[in-house]
Amino acid sequence: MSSRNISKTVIKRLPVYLRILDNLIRRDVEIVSSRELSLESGFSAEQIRKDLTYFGAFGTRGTGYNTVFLREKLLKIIGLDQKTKIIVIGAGHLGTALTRYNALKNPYVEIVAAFDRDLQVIGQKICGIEVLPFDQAPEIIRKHNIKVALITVPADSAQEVVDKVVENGVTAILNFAPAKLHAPEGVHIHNSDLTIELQSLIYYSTAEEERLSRLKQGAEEEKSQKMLKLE
Amino acid sequence: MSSRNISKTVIKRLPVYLRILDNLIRRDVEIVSSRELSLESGFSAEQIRKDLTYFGAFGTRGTGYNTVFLREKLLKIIGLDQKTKIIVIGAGHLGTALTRYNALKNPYVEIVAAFDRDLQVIGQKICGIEVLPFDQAPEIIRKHNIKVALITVPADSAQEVVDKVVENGVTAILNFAPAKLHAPEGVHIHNSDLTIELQSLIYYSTAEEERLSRLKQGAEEEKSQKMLKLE
DNA sequence: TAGATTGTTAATCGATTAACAATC
DNA sequence: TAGATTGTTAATCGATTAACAATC
Repeated sequence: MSSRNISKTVIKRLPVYLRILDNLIRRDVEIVSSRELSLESGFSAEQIRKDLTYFGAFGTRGTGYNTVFLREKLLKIIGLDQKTKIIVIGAGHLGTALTRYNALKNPYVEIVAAFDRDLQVIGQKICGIEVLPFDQAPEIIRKHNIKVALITVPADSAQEVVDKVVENGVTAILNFAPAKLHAPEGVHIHNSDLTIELQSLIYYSTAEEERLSRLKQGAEEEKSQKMLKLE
Repeated sequence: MSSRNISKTVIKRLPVYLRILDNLIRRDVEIVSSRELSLESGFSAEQIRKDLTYFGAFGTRGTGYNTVFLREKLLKIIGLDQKTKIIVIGAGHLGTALTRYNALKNPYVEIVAAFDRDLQVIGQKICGIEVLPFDQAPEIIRKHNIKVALITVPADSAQEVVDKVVENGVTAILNFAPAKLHAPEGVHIHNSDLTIELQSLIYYSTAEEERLSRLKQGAEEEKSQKMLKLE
């Protein structure tokens, strides 16, 4: 693709900077230092400066960053300087929630359509966005040159959906199905997996001592089972 | 907390292993090697073996891992060997979708209640789970000794909600609001931020050449603006 | 015993942090 | 000029990968 590949962890921080700048601009703040951005974001000031310099030198030494200027740069870097057309596949509860949220709150994207296979939901409108039969997805993707799809179908049909949308030109997918999906090189799949998030959170809600005693307890049960067998 | 702190990246992989084991067990597979787990998960076999040895030696050299045995160990490690009681704060579309999903599909958690402030939704039931007024959250949290909360309220009330639930004993929060939340040490906040996911995805959907030309173009515009000012 | 695969230590890689010169 | 803050290089830290002895 390009000379240097910028790491995924850097890219994930850019939208955070953008959101902070949006808030600062709303409060008419004109200049912000990396230290202030650090306080707002939780990332270190050094890291923020380093992240930004991957793309250019946007600040003024001794002063800081102009909020409006840096925001515009970030929009261009991320690719938000023109509205991105996206589609949502799966118009169940989650698909509907995501469609509504983006239609109402996200000024950087335009949801062209939602798709489903369920005749019950086909034909409905979500904030003015029509739910179409999934069969029509290829046509819409090609017509609008859509590159980004949100997938909220059940795990067992997710791969099939990926194959179909990729075949028709989609190159970036945000997957909410709890499944490992495969796609040809050059297609980016990001997973937003609620179950994994929730389970790793439960790990942290369990006190360390309790976890250790559970593991140990299990081991003792096995031991006594083995001894029972031997008897 | 404990002797060694196991990194967050390791913990996030454990639920993936668990899911694969669930699928293997459903297909009556009794033994799995780290290589096979690697193919299913996308993580390297070395990494999988290393992750597991943080908690113990669960495999058999020359053979592999017993699926049922490893699954039971993972359940205990993550803390899923008994149902975790959770609450959902915010019963809008996203909160409803998450409540439904977990009630129907997630056998490891029990949603005790959902909460909202909107009189329109209070009193409704989501898959048998009642939506209660947020004022009652402290009482329910204490009564059921709830440690885990999912927060799907708007960004501007999220911090207030965090303060209230933490005050009453919650130690782990999965936050869906697009906001940086603060909590005392020992309280874990995981963020599931759709906007950040979607924006970083849009970055990857934009071709590298296009991004560079946009940035460059911006720079030229500025230059010509400066020149206009000088004229 | 031979073949296979784990568990573990050492080597490598990448990301974060520290330090500081450049410069407003 | 003095004070401040960026941009960038070097040092550190942590995570991944490679290698291999242990052992089924």
